[in-house]
Amino acid sequence: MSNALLAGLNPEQLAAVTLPKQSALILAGAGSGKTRVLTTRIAWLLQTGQVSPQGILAVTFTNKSAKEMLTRLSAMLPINTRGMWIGTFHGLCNRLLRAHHREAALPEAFQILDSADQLALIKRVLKALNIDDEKYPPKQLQHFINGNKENGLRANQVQAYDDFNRKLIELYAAYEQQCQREGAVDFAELLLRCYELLSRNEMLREHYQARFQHILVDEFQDTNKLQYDWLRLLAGHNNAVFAVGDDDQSIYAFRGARVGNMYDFERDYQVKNLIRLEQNYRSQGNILDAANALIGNNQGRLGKNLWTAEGAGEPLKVYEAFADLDEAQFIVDEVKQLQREGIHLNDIAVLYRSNAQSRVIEHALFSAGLPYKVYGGLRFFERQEIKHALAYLRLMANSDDDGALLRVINFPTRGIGARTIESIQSNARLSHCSLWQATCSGGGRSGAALANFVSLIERLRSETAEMTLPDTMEHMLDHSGLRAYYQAEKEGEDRLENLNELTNAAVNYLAEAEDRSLTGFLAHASLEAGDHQAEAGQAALQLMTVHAAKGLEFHTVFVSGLEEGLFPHENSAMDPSGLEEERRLMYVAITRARRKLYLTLSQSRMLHGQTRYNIASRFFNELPQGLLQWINKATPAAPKAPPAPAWSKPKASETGLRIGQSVLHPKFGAGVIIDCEGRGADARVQVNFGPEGVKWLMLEYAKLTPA
DNA sequence: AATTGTTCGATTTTT
DNA sequence: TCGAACAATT
Repeated sequence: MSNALLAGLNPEQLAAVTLPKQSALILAGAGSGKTRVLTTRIAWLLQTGQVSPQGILAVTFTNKSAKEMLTRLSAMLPINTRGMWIGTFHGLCNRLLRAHHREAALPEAFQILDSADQLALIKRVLKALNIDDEKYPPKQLQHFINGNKENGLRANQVQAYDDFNRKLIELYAAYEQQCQREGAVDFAELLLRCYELLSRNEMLREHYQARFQHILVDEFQDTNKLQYDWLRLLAGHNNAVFAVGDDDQSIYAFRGARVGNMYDFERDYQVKNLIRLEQNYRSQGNILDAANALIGNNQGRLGKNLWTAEGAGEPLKVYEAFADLDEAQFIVDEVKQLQREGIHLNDIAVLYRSNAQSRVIEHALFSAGLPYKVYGGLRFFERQEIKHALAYLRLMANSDDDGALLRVINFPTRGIGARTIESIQSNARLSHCSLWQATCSGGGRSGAALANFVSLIERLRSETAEMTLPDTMEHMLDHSGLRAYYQAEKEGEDRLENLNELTNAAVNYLAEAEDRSLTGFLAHASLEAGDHQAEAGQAALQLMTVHAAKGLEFHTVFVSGLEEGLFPHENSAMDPSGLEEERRLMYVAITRARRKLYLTLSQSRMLHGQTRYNIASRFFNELPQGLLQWINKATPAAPKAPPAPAWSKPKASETGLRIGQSVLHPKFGAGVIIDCEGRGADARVQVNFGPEGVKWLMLEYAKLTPA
């Protein structure tokens, strides 16, 4: 094979890249070179002249991977990537809807609501309808609406099975109406509106079907029903869908992702051969063996077995601490040692199941003076001051945007109080118009203040009409009073800094984007909320949830909090599919490590202000014991004896057992004592048996043995 | 209009 | 436990 593109591919990768035009399912294990296959496939199709750039549609879930694909592609081929449609589902739908906003019944400058904007709009709708938000929590309604949209269902298509449900449907409809009135589109709506546009408009559908000969999809296991149907629609009868994914890494079911789409795909697209990429270029053997063994406990997988040409490497190190503080201290000590061995801090990650676990670890790291970085905070475009600035721009672009108006009508304060705003809202409701229109015609006591606000916005709009985006930004910041506000603010330094950064963002946007309009920038701000906090700066230990770690890799990984109830999480461990997803999550965690993997747990842990005693995660039983090296066998008795007040419960210590003690029961297996009562013949203990539940046992009868 | 108090809730979150 | 979110103060 003389083709330079194909050099260095393994046989399976090569087969995938050079498949003839047909739909294919590529089962790509962790670290198997999936992105490389995807990009090389595109490059190969183009280079061999099988398709022109216009014929390519490549879909990803994140902007990050879309960008990476483009970067790699332009490194492989000297082509301009303009003609190709490479982007996220949402980005591509946005592009389509912008191009055909008329047919989609949307205003030209329709705004995109992010999750927070959506929630705020839902709250407004509830308030307007006088709905008790105790009975109908906005969050729940949001979940309901998004869930239905992701299943392709409009309010009038949802089955009502009880009164509560009927009300939710009614509210869904009211929300939709309000969105339409404001020219606002939420994330799920982008997809659904686009889907409906294509399915109803035969001309458009046929146009795009004829165009996109090759459709490539990344992270296919994360697609929801609507995305699956959207792809089907674009694929039509003639186009080839190249779906790449890993059913074992599906960890977003709670957001509507359906692993089952991978199995359906085989059937619906008559996939002839499923290609497995099982050679792993990331981790050493023991890590992969552990991952393979663990995931083998799941049912109904497509099935695959990761292997490596490298050696087995080190065993997995397991550390069982007495308390969460000790667990954190162990991590600190170990990280310091690793640092001495020359491992870069950036290349070490501490993973946990839930964010709450980070605090203890952060505290220990801070005390030890180890720099660390926690992923998952607010992102750039989600910050308060940025939202305010964007709201001015949104109002300039589309005055029907009630959400934007409410955000800035009295910020910075300009004497328009809550009463005035309420009266505007009720006027708008009565005359079925936007808040902006109601504000324009609003007289009364605050009439002058309102007129000032209206003319401020109108001035901003007309004065910036001919300006470039960055100039518009500066003009708005200076004349809206936003900049002055944060200059006067005591703690406004960072926020001012961010506002300046916003102008930079506009400059950068112009350099890259195709749609250079203000509306284009606003869409960009909603769709790409920015990096999670990219202060690259100095080397720092990486702290994040297992979810956030998907797609990343590190030399050394600590997976912490491996206890029943935490990981697998108690809310998921009940039903089998929930447990399988937890197991996949664990699989993702394990496969992040290249060389060293630590698994840590603690016998006791402070959670929601209470000390909890958990038993070891069942996942330990699913790993080959030969791969595990237990660094210690925790000797709990370290009497942290809390000074017992006179009224305290009888001490189980009379019986040789204490709270926190691990025990074995002939029927229920391993457990931890979490409470005790009575003494002598009446002595009872409460034991947490993890998956077997929590039970009260009479000491006299239960044959408990210390574990 | 900004400060202080009170309540409630608490997996995971690519867009 | 602790923080966000809302209400009730001054």
